[in-house]
Amino acid sequence: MSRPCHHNHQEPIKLDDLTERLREKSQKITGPRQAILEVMRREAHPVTNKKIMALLPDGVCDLVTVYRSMHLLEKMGLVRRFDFGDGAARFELVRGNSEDHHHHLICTECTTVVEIEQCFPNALEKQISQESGFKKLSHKLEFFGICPECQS
Amino acid sequence: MSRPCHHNHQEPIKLDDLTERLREKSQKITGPRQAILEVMRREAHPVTNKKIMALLPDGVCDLVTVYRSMHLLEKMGLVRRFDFGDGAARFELVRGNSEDHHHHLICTECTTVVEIEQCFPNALEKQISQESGFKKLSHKLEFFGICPECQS
DNA sequence: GCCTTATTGCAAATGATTTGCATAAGGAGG
DNA sequence: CCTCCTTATGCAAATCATTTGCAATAAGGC
Repeated sequence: MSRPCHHNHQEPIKLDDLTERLREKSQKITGPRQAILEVMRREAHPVTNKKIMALLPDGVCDLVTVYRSMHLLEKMGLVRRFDFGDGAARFELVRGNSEDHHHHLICTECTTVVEIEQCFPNALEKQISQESGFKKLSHKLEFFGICPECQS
Repeated sequence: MSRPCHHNHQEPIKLDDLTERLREKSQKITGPRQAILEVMRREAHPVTNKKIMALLPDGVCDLVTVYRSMHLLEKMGLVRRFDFGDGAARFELVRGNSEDHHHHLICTECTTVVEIEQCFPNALEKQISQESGFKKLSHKLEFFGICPECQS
C-alpha cells in the first residue's frame, strides 16, 4: 500500500500567486523578495543561497537578505529546504499542493540532480509511528549514485 | 519484496578487531585512536565530534584530532556518518556486517534518537536505478517526529 | 503624504570543519 | 633496545555556511 509522492515539475506558478500568499501573511512585498521568487520559479532543482544570489540581477540585495528571505519563504511553505550532504542548504519552490513532496537522486561525481517519483511507503511510516510511539512523522530522504554520463 | 535493514545493536565488538583492521590498512594505532574507538564502542547512537571529545578522558587529544580520526575511521568503514539536520555530523560505530545499515527516528523536541528497523525497499531502489540509469545507488534516510515523552 | 513597523545593508560574531606547519610518536628493520 | 622514515598530533589560523546587532530605509495602511 505504498503511496508514491506526486509532484508537478513544470506546473507554471504565477508570481502573483506568490505575492498574494505573502500578502496574506502580512509580510511586505519587497523588491528582493519578488526577485528571489522570480529566480526560484525558474529553477527546476534545489539551489543554494549562494547560487540564488548569483542568479539575482546585480545589486538586487545582499547575501544576508537572501538567507533571511529563504527562511521566511520556508516558514511560509513557499519553498522547501533540502540537504544534499555537502554542507550548504538548498531550496526548491513548492509548486502545487503543498502536501506533496518528492526526493532527489544526486550524482556523486557531477552533482547532477534528478527528481524521484518514489517515496518512502506510507504503510511503513505508519508502522514506524506505531512501533515507536512517535507522532507527526516526517522523513528526509535523498538518493545518491553515479549518473549515466559519469559511468563511462 | 521490501527488505528491511538488519542491524546488530548490541553485538559486542572487540577493540582488538578494530585495531586489527587499522593495522591491515597500515595506519598507526595511536593512543587517541584507541581512546576514540573505545568511546564509540560505548555509544548506542550517533555522536558529534564535540561529544566524542567530551567523552574522551581529559587530555587524550585535540578536537582537531577527533575530526581527523573520524574521517579516517569513516574512510575505513569503521564508522558511519549521519546528518540529523542540525549542522553537526554524527558518527556511529559499524557493528557486524558492514553491508547492513539502519536509519534513525529523531524527536524534534528533545532530540531523543531511536533506531529504526525499516529501510527503503530494495525493489523500489532498484526501480529508481533502472528508471534513472544511475548506478551504485545508496540513500540517506532519517525520520523525525515527536516522541511519547514530548507529546504531553 | 505621514507614520509605524517590517526590511535591508554592512560589519562582525558564530559554529563546524579544515589546513599549514613544526614537533612528536608509531613501528619496521637492524 | 636503537635508528630512521613516515604518519600523527597540537596549535594557530583559515574557511565556509549561516546568524546577529544595529542604524538606515522602504512598505503599506490610514
